[in-house]
Amino acid sequence: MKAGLDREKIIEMAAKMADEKGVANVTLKVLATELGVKSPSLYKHFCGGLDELNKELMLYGWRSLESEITRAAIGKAKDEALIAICQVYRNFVAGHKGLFEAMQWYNMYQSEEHLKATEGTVSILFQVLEAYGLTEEQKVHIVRMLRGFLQGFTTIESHGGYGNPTPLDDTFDFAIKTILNGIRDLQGGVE
Amino acid sequence: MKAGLDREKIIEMAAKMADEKGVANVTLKVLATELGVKSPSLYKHFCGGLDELNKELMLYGWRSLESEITRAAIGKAKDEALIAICQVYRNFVAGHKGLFEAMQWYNMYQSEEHLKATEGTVSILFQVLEAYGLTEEQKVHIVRMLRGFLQGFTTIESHGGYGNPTPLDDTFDFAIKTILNGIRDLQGGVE
DNA sequence: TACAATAGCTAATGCAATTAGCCAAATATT
DNA sequence: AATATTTGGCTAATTGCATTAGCTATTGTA
Repeated sequence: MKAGLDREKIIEMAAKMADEKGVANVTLKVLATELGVKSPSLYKHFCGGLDELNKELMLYGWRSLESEITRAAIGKAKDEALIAICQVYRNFVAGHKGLFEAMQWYNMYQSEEHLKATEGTVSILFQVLEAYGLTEEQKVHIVRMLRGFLQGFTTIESHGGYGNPTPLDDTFDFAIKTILNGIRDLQGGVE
Repeated sequence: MKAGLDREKIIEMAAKMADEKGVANVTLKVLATELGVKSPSLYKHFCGGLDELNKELMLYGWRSLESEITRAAIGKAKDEALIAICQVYRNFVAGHKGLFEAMQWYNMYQSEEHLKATEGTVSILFQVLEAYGLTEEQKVHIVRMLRGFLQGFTTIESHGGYGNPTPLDDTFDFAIKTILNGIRDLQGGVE
């Protein structure tokens, strides 16, 4: 009885390992070794085993992202806030490839946990959108489009899926600007 | 010597199973059973084992999508072509959740295979964009934005990650329209 | 018909997850 | 402080799948 582990420490180590070697390579064995313990011992903290660990890793990731996004949005509004949020999202993924992989596993755990995980992040987006005077439905569209783009772009980027030499920063700026224009069009009452 | 298997048949069965039970549940054991064979026999077709099968599954998926997209774009140009492509992409993912999961594993197999996989689909997009009279760089931005959005949106959608009751069709239309507007702005020479 | 390659099989190995059951340290109770 | 209890870790044993080794029958060909 020495190691003094708790769920938090284990998850943090798992996240670190995921970022270093990919979430698929986070085995209980290696994780335990890294923590100076034998793998069966981890079941004392995660009775659900690897599955539960992965689920917690996912939730931990979304919590972290939410917290970074919240901080970034403080004192900003409208376009400035949205741009800041997008950049934080992108940087987060760049800095946490493995953890972000785990975050996407929120498909494995249907419905409940699932929606709860992204809830926080989504609600921040909604709050920021308040300032634009859009209808509820319009806000939903924007949030969904942003989420879709951010998730897809960062996933492809972090896996080196964009081959062209054109700077990705420029594309990211362009895409955000395009979406912001979409918001403006909605405000203008077009259609 | 009875089953008369070949790589194609195996991959097709694997794709079918992936769509039914998730790609993570496509084990060599079950796949073999389904094909009326014992699992070691599969190594006669895929000496690289499960890894190679998954890689081929990914390539197979991208080939299939490319072929559907190509068909959909025939006889169409500009907005009409782009809209058709987006819809096919979305429907493809909806109808092939498991296969699409496998397609995303193109991160596992860095660089070479990687870019080759999506190459076809990407080049179709570029071709369609020819008609708009954009610069190379502008086309790159559009293609990247489209890919990002499509991948993210369909992934989230197919995992039930969009909770709100607002129809997803509307969001999809909105997003595409927004991107098409982005193209128009580029044409207008705005910045 | 004899020969070579092929595609399948069974048996054996390896590795990681998981379970069962033991034990000592920490903590709580009196 | 002394005892009881919980807790967190350990070892040993089990399971399940991937993978490897080596055998065999079929196919197809010289």
